Amino acid sequence: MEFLNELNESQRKAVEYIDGASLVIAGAGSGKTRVLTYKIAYLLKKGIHPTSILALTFTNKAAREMKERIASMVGEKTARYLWMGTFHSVFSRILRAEADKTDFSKNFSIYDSSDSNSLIKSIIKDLKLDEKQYKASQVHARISFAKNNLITPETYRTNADLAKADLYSKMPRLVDIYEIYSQRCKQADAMDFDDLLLQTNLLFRNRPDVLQKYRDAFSYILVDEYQDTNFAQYLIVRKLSEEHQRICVVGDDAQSIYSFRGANIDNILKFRNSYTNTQVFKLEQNYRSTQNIVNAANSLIDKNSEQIRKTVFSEKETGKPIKILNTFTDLEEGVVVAENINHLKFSQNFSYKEIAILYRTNSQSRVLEEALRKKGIPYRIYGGLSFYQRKEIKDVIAYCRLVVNHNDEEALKRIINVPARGIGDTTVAKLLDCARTQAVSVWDVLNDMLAYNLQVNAGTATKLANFRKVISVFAAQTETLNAYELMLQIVKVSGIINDTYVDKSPEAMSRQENVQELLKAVHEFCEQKTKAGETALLTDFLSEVSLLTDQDTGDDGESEKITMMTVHAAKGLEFRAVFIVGMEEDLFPSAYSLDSDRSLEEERRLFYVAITRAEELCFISYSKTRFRNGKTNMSNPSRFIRDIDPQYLDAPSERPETRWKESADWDEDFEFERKSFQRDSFKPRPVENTYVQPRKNLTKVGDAHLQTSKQIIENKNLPVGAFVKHAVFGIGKVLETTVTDGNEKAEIDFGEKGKKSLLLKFAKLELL
DNA sequence: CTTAGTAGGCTTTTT
DNA sequence: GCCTACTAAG
Repeated sequence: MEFLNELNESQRKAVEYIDGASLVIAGAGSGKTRVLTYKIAYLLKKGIHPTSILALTFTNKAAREMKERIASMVGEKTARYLWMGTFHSVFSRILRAEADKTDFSKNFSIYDSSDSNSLIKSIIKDLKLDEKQYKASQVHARISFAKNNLITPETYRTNADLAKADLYSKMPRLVDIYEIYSQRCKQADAMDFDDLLLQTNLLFRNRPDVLQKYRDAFSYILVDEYQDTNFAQYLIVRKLSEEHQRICVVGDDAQSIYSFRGANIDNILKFRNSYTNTQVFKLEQNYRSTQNIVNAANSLIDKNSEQIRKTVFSEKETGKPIKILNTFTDLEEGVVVAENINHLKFSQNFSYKEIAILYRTNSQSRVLEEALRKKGIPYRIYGGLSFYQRKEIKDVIAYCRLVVNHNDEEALKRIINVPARGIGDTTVAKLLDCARTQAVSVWDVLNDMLAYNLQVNAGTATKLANFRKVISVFAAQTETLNAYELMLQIVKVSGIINDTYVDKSPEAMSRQENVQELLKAVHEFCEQKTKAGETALLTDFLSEVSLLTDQDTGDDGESEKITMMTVHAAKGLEFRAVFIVGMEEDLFPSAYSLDSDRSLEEERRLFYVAITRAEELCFISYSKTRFRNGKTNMSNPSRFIRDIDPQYLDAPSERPETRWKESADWDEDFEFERKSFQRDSFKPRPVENTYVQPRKNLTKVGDAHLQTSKQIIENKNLPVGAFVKHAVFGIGKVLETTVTDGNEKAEIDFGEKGKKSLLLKFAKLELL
């Protein structure tokens, strides 16, 4: 196995140890993924069948990339059969396969957090509790915490500590909400994210035969990012592996940054207690960063008390010290960062795609965007509102969910009046009430409004019946049409698109495009599945789509744009140059983390993650003032900057003009400065080199559309046979043009991407 | 029932 | 500053 020669001593030892439990502590940039992939390849070469290897990751992206790398080593035919994916996707698959042994059907819906929150909100209303006292998101966090720790409503009720905590946080009836929430989820045949782990645990607990089946099936188990596992995940892994002990977990306690999601750093710190005879392997050589960056990061993390001690070192060049940038305002911070980026680009031989700006909170991206745009620096923002969370996408998905699972109440509530069909809040409330009092689903009521004695007038009853009919017609086709064909039907017939056709606003155009994009994704999904000989029904698509995040839709990474994202999102990535912005008290570390040492240490680890993303250059910036939540606040440099050994820093003495002013005229000066920045921002932007990911505020996207629309074809007659270029589909040939309702439509052959029928006023075609 | 407009609330990170 | 939830008018 000559590929083992590509590993260093400790990596190779970690790969070759396959006889028992092992813990691989992998420092930042030490080739963690490499060990994991080589180990799987090693197992395969040793003759272990791919179907008996279970490899769990935290993102779909990580799973996909690892699978690709393994495929290149052992061949696609073998790699295809590996059980590799996120905890959530692997166990949702198992839960569907074993549905007859659970309280759910095999087509259960998956509630995302907004579905959960909306359900919780309605329960709080039903219980006539004060919505300010019981905030849905907080209640959800409590329920999520309980589920992650495998506390069911019944056990919750018997737990005095929890009762005390709830009383203390003024939510004594939390357990009642939790109980009803669980019932309603069951009634709707829906699981939330946490259920996927909880229900798996319940299944394994209640059905030893099922547990045994999977114990036997998975003869080797590997877990990536083990420091981010929560109790539910820990227990699943443990149950599956405790018999044969062939388990390998990989992680870095110094990069544990997801405790807010229930991750428990003790899982990795105490792994050795759970598996006696654990072999520990430490990967300490960092291949990513210069010595300066590694040393600076080490000196920072050294300030944490809870950690597995290790000596991460680099044998790369010494490199440059971390440069500290300080400015007076957050706007200026953006400008300075932009200037430095251009310096790197034009005098230091950096390309934009090698540069990243990292921040603590998504809201910081706004000012930075503005500064970059002014300088004409192309960028791509990751995070924020993901594709699958956009309203129009969620609407289409909700239709699909309801078609597949009629009991999916959140989906039903979402679209029963989308587009407006005269079924208002009052009617919906009546429906819900009726369903609730008779302990049936809303769909049951719709099916027999008379039997359930639904009190609505004849007109409303007809509207409801029509709605039911529409969904039923779709449902009748779930087995005959594939996901794409059915979703196309749904989009066309339901009328979701119609109102956006009429509406010519930029927002509507953007929505239209997003739906097209979704259809395209489904189309690709179907082609892939069909090629692999698997079914491509709507249920198949839905079971995957609910677990996708925008990280997975994220494109090439090849385009010449700088990357902007939160530090959390940057974990696992690397860039030649990294700018960490907003290093100020109350922002980074976040004000929320200050009440406990544990959470403060997590913030420090987060900063550690940020620094260790950098290969060559790292910049840290902070500002004296920052505009936040509609107000300007003064801020002090983050304590974490002082945690870094100054010998690795290049910190200039403060520029006089940015020094904190305490005189009475400070406010005026400040206002002046802000306005002067804002005035500039209204200049036209170089749209062609900036890509703005559609986000919460769609007006910016709209602007971009308006400006690009000059060079594209609008409602003009397009010659048949002409060649055109589309932003997504590429170059195509016009086959036919038609006019419907005054809108010109063209049938265009995009070769490999297939034939598409596009509305010219939306398609942004460029005539070639 | 729908829409538009406004007041009030809230703002960490996300599989 | 943004989003939501409520209110008033069509």
